[in-house]
Amino acid sequence: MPIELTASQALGLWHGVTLDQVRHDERDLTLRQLAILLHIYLVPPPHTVRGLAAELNVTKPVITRALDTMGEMGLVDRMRDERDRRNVVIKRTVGGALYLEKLGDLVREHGRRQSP
Amino acid sequence: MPIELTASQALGLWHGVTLDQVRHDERDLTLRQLAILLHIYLVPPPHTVRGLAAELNVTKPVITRALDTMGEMGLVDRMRDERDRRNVVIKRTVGGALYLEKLGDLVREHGRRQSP
DNA sequence: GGAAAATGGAACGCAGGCGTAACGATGTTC
DNA sequence: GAACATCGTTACGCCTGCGTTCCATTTTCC
Repeated sequence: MPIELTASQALGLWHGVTLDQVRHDERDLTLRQLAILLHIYLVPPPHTVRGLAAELNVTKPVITRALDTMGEMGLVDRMRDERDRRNVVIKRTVGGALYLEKLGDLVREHGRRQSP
Repeated sequence: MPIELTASQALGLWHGVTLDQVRHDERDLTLRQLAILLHIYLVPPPHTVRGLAAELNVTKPVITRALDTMGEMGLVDRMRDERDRRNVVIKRTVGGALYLEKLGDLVREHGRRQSP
């Protein structure tokens, strides 16, 4: 069932979540980094650097650097593909799942606060 | 009436909108810049640099620079407060309203695409 | 009127993301 | 097996946002 939002609800939702994110903001992900993270966790694997770059319409180094940064944060992991060793498969981590779980909760919480 | 979202819907919504934003990405606002913009347009005026800084839990120069950047983009305007000339009042613009209108549409569109 | 406080902005050096262009490693083709 | 293609990464110079600190202007308070 689709979610019907008024214009005011849509922006109010975005406002609330963004505000919370900025206020507490431990990790401070770029919009691109967040998009990559969400893509990795919500779209069925496998994910490769080239695939993500094409999917998000960005250059390859953008993906590499985002994986570097988020890898250090423990949000994501990388492994060489043993079947074609040119490829790198991007792996999910417990930390990443937790991060997105919190984000999801934040969205739901602010959704509940909206009035029509 | 509150909006009830499942965890999957919440993240799916965020994913879709973020992805669209990254893919087309004309202006490429920082998360902080977006939070400031939304705050200016959704919370009743007047807005001052100091007030916004306190509200978002960031330092003053962050607000000043964000207003510089978004001012050049035509999303926001600044005027000296004539009653207390130390203050600067932040003004909305047609460009900013249009930008947020599009963002709202994007959110609503992706909301409609979610399944429970 | 003069000291103190408040406001927004500028200056500084720093950190990190950006796109382009290369590179090494691996796989494919003939 | 030699040439070519593909993949992820690195190197480079650039740009922009960051926090701290300081400053000029304006207001408030005795």
